[in-house]
Amino acid sequence: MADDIKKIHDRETKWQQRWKDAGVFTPKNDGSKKPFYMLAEFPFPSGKGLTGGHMLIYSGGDVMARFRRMQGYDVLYPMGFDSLGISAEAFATKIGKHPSVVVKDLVQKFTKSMIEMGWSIDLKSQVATSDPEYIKWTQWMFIQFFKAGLAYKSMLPMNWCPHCRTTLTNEELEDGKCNRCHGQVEIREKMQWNLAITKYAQRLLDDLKFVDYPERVKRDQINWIGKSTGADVDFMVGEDKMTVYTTRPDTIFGVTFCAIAPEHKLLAKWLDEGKITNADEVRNYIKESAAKSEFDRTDVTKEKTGVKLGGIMAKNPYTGDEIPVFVADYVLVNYAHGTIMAVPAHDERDWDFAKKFGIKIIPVISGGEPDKVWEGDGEHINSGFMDGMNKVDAISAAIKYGEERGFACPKTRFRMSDWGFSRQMYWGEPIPLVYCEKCGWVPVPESELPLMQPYMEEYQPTEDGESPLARATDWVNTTCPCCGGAARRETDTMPQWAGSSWYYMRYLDPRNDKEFCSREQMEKWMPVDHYNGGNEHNTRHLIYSRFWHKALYDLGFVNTVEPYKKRTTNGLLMGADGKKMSKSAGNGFQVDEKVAEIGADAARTTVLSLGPWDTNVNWSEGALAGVQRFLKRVENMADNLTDEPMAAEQERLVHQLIADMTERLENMRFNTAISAMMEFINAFSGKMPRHAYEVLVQMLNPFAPHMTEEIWEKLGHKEMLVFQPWPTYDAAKLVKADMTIVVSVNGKRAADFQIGVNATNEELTEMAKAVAARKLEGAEIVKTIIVPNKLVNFVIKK
RNA sequence: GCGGAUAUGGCGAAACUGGUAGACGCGCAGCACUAAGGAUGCUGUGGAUAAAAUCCUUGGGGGUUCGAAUCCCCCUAUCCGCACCA
Repeated sequence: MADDIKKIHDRETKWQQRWKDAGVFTPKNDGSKKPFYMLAEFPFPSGKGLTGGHMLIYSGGDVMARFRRMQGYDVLYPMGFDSLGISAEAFATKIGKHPSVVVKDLVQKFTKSMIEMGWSIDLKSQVATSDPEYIKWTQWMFIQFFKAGLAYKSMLPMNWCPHCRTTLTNEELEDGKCNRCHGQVEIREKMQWNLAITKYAQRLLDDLKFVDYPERVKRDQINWIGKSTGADVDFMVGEDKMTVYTTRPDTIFGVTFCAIAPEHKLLAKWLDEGKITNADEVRNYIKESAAKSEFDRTDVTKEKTGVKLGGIMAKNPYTGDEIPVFVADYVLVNYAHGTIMAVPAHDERDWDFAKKFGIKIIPVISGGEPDKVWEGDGEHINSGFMDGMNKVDAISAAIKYGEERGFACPKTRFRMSDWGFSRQMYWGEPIPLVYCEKCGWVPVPESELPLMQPYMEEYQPTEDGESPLARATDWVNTTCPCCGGAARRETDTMPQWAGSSWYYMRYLDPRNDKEFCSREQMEKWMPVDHYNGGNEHNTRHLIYSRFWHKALYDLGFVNTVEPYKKRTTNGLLMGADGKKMSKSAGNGFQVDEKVAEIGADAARTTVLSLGPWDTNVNWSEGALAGVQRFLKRVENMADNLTDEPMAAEQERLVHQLIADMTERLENMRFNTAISAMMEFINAFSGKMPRHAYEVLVQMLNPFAPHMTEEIWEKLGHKEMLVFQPWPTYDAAKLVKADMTIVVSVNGKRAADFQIGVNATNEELTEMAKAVAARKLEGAEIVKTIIVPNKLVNFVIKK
């Protein structure tokens, strides 16, 4: 065995060297072949090295890249590193080295593993988001967005983890706690940069029709964007106008109270003006909700709380009714107006609240059960001009009525909010802006890009949550590019999502120092033909990068509306125990270890054989054993070939294999593709015809490229297998001479028989009757159903 | 709570538009070759029966159909999203 693995390693190194020498993975880019851009989400370097999960996704991507290459495309399969951000910084802190040094080491280490896996990556296109030349263009793009009015600063709550001393986005929270240390998170308010992604919300929705994404991905995006339509309605509270947003203006006659968020400005105003008679109680409630964590506030399983505002009544503009107003923390201050009109009869949350506080409930839609909330549609009642209408008609009637009288207007809203773009972290792109008392926020001149972080030995965040860059006073204090006066640099850095929003274009022109990517390269390669990644990126990364691309498009910097033509998603590679791979569980592995143990070909093939591409699969030593046996058998067959002409059935098997493999790879069904090859060799006993064998070797090449190259060379071929054209099949040759026809009686299988493929229906029926005679005895055949090439079914009556 | 997905042998899984359920692989059993094998090859392997014949079998229950793993309805379990968005 030790000899075997040494032989495998030598062979793999040999071919990796040959591929490198011949530069076969760098696209020709000369127009002689049609380009195909195969993209896999790039890794972020961390101390763990390439893991089992990487092995799965990049092997899958590589099979596709190699498949397309053999199909005659000029393939680009690039790889880079998402090397800014928390994972690199955390690892650097852990081992006590500077992130810039750590990233260099990790890139080398990762690249070595990638080569050892035999992935057909174009190393010439490699980029890392932390490269100064890369940061330059990320910052340049930010400046373009800033100039276009897409970047602005506002007060934003930030989640602050006191233990990790870092800010966290809501997405980085798990159950309301820090996803790294699982400690309690505090909320702090800070002026932070935003990108106006909501301006693109409608287009991000609409343009989904142009892209080939799985339904699930589209659904996730649609939900994330969260479009709703309805109306703003003005309720008067004394002299003050309190606007509420509702998707159900048709239920306005059923409004029996309003509620306002504890942080709402109007509430503070009423308190200041002394209008609230139970001010102490209300103040107390506001204080209590402020003390609650975001997670507790939004925990739907908890009972709703609130306090009625004494002395405050709101007037329903449709009915003139005076209704009570509550402060309640289930109303979110940052959505719509931070106020709601409540219709307990037809909204479950309002129902619960009304029941708890003994508020009146007025049904305005018929169809519900007594003493139960009714959220369905029905004829409107108790609703004045809307009586008798259904939901859809009543909604437009209500809006029209309110609009004519000036207290309502139609409104579309999105749940998605603008992209919080500030991080208080050292290892990110500094936001390239300078603040000048006279000129305001001014971009750093483009000639000064990249604006790098100053080298800091102590780059960890501080306890106050300020960006570490704020401590580099020499760096912070600068002059205004506009007026030359004293100015201060922005000390926040960009989120990790920034660099990953446009990396697919830098791969196309990685060393260009005039542009982030030449127009010529974009025209050739964009949009990305096939982008594979994880489901965890269905919303954030995929939406951010779609937005980024569209913004660049509007500014005239890119040539396509969408960055990715087709998206596929993969499942996760789990440990043999079915649990997520982790150090603590001891069920994971690193790529370099696995390659040392079993070699790249076996690793690649095994990991893709475990199950369907888009579901989670478990690593299995058993599957590995099966694959190793299979590969060994294929290799040994090379010594046992015949040049005798193939029998008709053998020829059919060859065509069938090509047909199956082509179809399965096209759909990334790697597990059944591997089965097809196993079945194929099982179908040959004794010597295998040379042609059949060569086809098999070609089909296996994307999975086990080293072994198959070796065999190919041994078979006497001078050209490398990488560029051999993918074999084609003749549909006419797929037809068997004989077919198996199943005979069933009343749908139950009774017998089967072989017959020539050209048999007529009459012949089939006769034969079927003969074969199933025993079952048909004494019965009347009511009906005969013939499914071509498959079965004959007799419906009988006894 | 809402939304989605999944449920098939001892295990991982196949089964295209309803048409031989369990391909392929693991495991297991037997045989062969061996001094020996955790190597290799061959054979068998959903369950019930000693076997043929037969019957049962795709989480559970109903239905549609000549025929259902597949379509429809109702449950149950697991996993994954979203989480009071008015």
